[in-house]
Amino acid sequence: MAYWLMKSEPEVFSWDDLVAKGAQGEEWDGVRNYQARNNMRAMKLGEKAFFYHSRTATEVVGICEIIAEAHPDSTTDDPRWECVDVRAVQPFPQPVTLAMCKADPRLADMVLVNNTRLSVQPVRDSEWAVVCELGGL
DNA sequence: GCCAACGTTGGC
DNA sequence: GCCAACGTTGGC
Repeated sequence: MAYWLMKSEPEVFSWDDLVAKGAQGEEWDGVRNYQARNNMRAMKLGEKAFFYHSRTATEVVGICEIIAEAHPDSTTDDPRWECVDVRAVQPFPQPVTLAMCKADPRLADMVLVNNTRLSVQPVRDSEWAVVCELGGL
């Protein structure tokens, strides 16, 4: 079971927007980056991902679940781009900010800290546990 | 809003 | 295949 982290600008699509979609979830479309796409292709049904607010909030706000594996992105005719569907599972009692991640030596190798521009990224098991702890879960 | 980092494109 | 130009992302 792999863990992931997915970024979204809250002005475009926020955690609250995903929560509002309920059990049907939402397509994680719009990714136009090969690395990010490859990560989505590797996602399996039922795997969990952190939902991260980029740019204005820069914090992990909740946990979502993969409810559909990679399929063509409905927002483009370009067959290169695929996306998965996700639904909100659980918000963090306390959001985990980027600053908190940078400050914790256990997260020094986290992709979020080292490759800021990758919007869909893998999270190691140990990192998943640390972020959950920091978030009060 | 600015700018650095990174990815992609296209001319050669 | 190289590399300059350009576009986009995301932290600040």
